[in-house]
Amino acid sequence: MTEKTRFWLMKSEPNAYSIDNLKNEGTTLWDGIRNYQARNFMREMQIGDQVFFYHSNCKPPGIIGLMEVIETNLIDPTQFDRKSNYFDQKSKKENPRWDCVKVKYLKKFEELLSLKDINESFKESELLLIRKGNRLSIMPIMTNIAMELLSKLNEIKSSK
DNA sequence: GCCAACGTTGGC
DNA sequence: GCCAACGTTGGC
Repeated sequence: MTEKTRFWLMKSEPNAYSIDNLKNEGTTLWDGIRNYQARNFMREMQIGDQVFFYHSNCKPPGIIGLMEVIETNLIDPTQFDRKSNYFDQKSKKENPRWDCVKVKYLKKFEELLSLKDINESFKESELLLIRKGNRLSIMPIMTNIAMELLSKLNEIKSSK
């Protein structure tokens, strides 16, 4: 991890797909994204980018681990799968609408960096996009903010 | 292009 | 279950 490392945050509901699922599988295709803004962020991802894994819609929500982008610009297969929840009738094979990236597991944090912690620590920051009402499931994280998130995690860890 | 109605996300 | 903050759809 260097100063040039690029960071993102991706959300998943742990009862759908959790950090433990990723830990077991090692890698996964981050498919099923059906929001154009989130998709466009995924298109900007590069191999080697680091991604915070955020557990959403659970108690308590927060950042739970870290993963790394290992493949980019992959066609999301679920859009053509009639049995999938993510099937998209309007997407054509010759012009797929949705794509995704492949990520690998890096680590599960010993302590959760909860949304509460994040909101308290980054009250003043306009750069962190995790905010009440922000429903984006994929977002960029400025490098300096990512560093602060990681040091906040160490702070929490050492205070336990 | 406007906008009302509706759907979704996700914290609380 | 409530609701804020969006995004999407479709009539016009």
